[in-house]
Amino acid sequence: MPNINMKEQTISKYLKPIIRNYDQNPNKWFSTKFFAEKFNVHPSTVTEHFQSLSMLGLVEYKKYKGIKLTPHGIKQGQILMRKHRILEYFFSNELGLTCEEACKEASKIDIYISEKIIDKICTKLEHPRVCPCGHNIFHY
Amino acid sequence: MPNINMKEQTISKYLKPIIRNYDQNPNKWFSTKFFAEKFNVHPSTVTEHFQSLSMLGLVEYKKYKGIKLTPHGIKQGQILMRKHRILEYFFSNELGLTCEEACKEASKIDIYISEKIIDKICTKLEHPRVCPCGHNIFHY
DNA sequence: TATAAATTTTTGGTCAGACCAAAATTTCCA
DNA sequence: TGGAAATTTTGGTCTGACCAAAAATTTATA
Repeated sequence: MPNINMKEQTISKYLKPIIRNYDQNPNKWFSTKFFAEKFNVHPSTVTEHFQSLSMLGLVEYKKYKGIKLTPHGIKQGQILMRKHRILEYFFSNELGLTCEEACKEASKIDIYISEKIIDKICTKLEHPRVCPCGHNIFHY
Repeated sequence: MPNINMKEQTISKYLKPIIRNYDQNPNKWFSTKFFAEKFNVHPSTVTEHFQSLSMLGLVEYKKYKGIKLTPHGIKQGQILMRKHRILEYFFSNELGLTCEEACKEASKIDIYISEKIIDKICTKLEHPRVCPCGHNIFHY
């Protein structure tokens, strides 16, 4: 049964892959199967999460079709992805990690770090425009 | 019943207050009551956690007396506290946060960030010896 | 275009791990 | 040394992620 109390970790797991290439494909619907395979869980689990994400106003959910970010979901996804990419930039350009390492390390903390810290780092690094792997970094 | 599978978050909750002033008081025993009041949970919950921490080899647990860190617990605590203080230093000295803010922000990510990143930041900051609140930063 | 295959949803569960409450035990100290 | 305070034991609850089978829907194909 769908639960309004999803963990931040679980929410982010869904938001990230959707927002990652959002620029390229803003109108794509994501299927149950897609996430079930990606996360190696049963489809019924994904359906539940879809319903929860929808109740949180983060996605539009159409039965048998899948999910798509709402404006609120886009916003939350962008905030998250910005954190991730600023961290990636910092880890690779300032601390000397490889792209891949930087991404892995960023993933460990991006959902926990505050926007305030990210903004300060961003300013200190003079507002980089792309992360080391070449993806855009959003600036509001 | 005690559970060997404690969450990292729960472990850290106990390790932190003990290691925080470890230098001043290395032989102190910490009581059930102390943590029950600190975390606002029932004493029976704390007893359970004491047993779990003990099974993990992080503390010595004496019934009706309390807990005390083992060498392994000290090591883990120091690793955690080093992460915390390096982050505090970075947030206050490089990003301009107040001591208090720096501590709060560090607490959000210190248990998730890797030692590798902390070591890199530490090198970049030229191995600071004390955090902004004046506590020692361990170097191994 | 009917029907078989693939996908998704519904329903009714399990399980981990933090937590609680009452009763039993132990310790402390007046 | 006996009662109060602290702790432990025992037997629970609850949340949130997850599963499995059956029902419903969509898609593909003959």
